[in-house]
Amino acid sequence: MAIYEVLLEHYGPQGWWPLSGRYHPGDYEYPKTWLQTFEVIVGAVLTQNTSWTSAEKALQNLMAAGLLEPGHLLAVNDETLREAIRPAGFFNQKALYLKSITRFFLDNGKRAFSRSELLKVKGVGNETADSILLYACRQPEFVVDAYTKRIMSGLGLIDQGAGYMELKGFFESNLPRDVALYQEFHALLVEHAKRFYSRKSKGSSPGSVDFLREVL
DNA sequence: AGCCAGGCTACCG
DNA sequence: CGGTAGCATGGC
Repeated sequence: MAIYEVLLEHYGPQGWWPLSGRYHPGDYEYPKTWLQTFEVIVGAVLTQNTSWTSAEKALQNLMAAGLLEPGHLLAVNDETLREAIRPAGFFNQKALYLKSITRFFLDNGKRAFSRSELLKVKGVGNETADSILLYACRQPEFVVDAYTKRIMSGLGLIDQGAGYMELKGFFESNLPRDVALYQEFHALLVEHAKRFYSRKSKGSSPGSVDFLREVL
């Protein structure tokens, strides 16, 4: 919680997950419609190992083509889908992944589905599953990504060889089980990592000491 | 000119 | 069952 409070103090609410290119800081009521839920899911796949700006271009293409609707995305031919999402990279894989998660969403999107069910969907691994559950379904699942691991091992709070579930468990066992908190914390970790743990400054250059270090 | 980005799958030993 | 090559475009 100390880490969370310091990050929130420095950066303020991040407004994740962005919808239609817009963040909504301090408002944890999204998604508000079935289509917005679907947009989060599509974005979660598109941003796999890809910057959000690239994923967003793909999202814009999909929106312009009327494909941010499950039935339409599922019905469109693969070549059209591939071209729309090209800016997000790995477009051959992601086109298949999008169709598989969309089929799942059409079949199960009206009920509450579980983490283990999501993990059976082609193209959905640990982080994508948790992103979908936390930001699309508002279930309290802490999201871990490469940034999270870099920060936590950099601060010496977790072993470098720690796996996904170990990191996830570390957060969930030390925080109140709260959706808004999980959403904000993950977004703040990403923002912080972009500034202190990117290739420009790996957290060890003289002028860029991670201020979290001072707090702990 | 490389390295990296809000990972995942399939295959290797 | 842990480790890793392959997937691909765009930004810096």
